[in-house]
Amino acid sequence: MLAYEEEVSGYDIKKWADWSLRHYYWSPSFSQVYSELKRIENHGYAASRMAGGDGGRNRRVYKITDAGRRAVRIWALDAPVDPPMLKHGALMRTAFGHLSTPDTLKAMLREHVDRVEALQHRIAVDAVAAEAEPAWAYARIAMRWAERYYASERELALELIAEIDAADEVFNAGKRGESFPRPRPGHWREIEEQVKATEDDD
Amino acid sequence: MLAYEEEVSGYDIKKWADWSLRHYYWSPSFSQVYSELKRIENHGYAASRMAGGDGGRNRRVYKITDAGRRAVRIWALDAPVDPPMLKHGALMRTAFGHLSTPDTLKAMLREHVDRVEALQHRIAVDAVAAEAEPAWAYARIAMRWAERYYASERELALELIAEIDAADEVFNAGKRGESFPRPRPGHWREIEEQVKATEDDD
DNA sequence: CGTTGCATGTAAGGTGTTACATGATTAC
DNA sequence: GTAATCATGTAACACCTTACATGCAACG
Repeated sequence: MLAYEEEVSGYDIKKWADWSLRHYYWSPSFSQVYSELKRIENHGYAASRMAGGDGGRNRRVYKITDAGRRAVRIWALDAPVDPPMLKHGALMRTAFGHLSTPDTLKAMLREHVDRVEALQHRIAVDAVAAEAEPAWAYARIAMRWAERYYASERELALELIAEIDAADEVFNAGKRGESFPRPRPGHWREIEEQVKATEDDD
Repeated sequence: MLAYEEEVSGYDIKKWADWSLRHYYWSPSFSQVYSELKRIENHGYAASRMAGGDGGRNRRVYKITDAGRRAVRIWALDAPVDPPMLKHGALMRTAFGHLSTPDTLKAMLREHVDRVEALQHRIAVDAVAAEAEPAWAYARIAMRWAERYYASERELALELIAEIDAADEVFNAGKRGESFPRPRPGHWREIEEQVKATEDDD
């Protein structure tokens, strides 16, 4: 973020993250922002000064250094990209749906859909602000990605809701029958064998 | 997982998580599995015993207790669901695309697409094993969700790749013009005002 | 008889949060 | 004047990973 060359404060960075980064990565807490900025400065990647000493607020603003520019270049060009990581609480709850009831599950997923819709609406509005600035061209396509991502998330959740009742019937049919197969130790090997039999590539 | 009523070891749980949970939530490291199981036992939610003492391997298997069943019921029915959290490294890299080059970006995203395709293929194969067991009816719909999620992730990434060049042109056009608007302190307020002007609900 | 998989754990450290503490400025 | 926002930080702790350490069993 400092690589935008602007002098920014910790507060600015947190707001920037809330505005766009949180929709596809994460938004740090204030306390982390402030401690990371200190760490960055100790590494020599940024230099800070107090801005607006008289009249203005007590803001500590950071500016990127040459070493910081070199480091961020290496990050952008050479650093390995971690695979995306998704922690989807609503879906995990669904995966353990047999501990709950179909109605509770569907209500939970409908709430999830509402939240996603709110986020989708929010980023659609925020993305408008990014349209005007050529400097934010890349931030803009990321935000448009997030908008489409929310749309897809919403559709997938709606499909899931429609599948709950059928899953519950299958589950209960299994319980009624006297044999109720459960995960057994060693069944992983069986699955692995099935997988290897199906796979020729990889 | 213990609520499936089967006696399971830490190793079993890790393999179970690798098989399905990791596609929509996360898979813990072995070391965390073992320490969490101890914690769960100390809380009285599970009881362990050594299995296969003579002849077999030294396995510590855990079984859920009544207190554990009560706790997991409360979790399944009443515990608030955290909003899904997505950490998408490839997309963050794209959002800071002006620090890289269009070609580097596109190659990075193509690699991302390859990885997603591999995961999609993998869960499609694994989900087959869940078809047979009525007890896994809910796990199955979660895995099918994940399959569709990967399909959507792939399409979204492909669209992103197609948008890179246009974004780069906009970015460079901004640099050529003498005015290159950057994020300014205080511009968040302006955005908030725009947002409030557009919003009537929320 | 050596590689892979099964199986369990400890120690150290990184990442990130919540709670707490403080105080100035702006808007209504 | 009081509520919201701007603004910065410390302390404690939760969560999770990597590196390390160990040993047995099964497969070819």
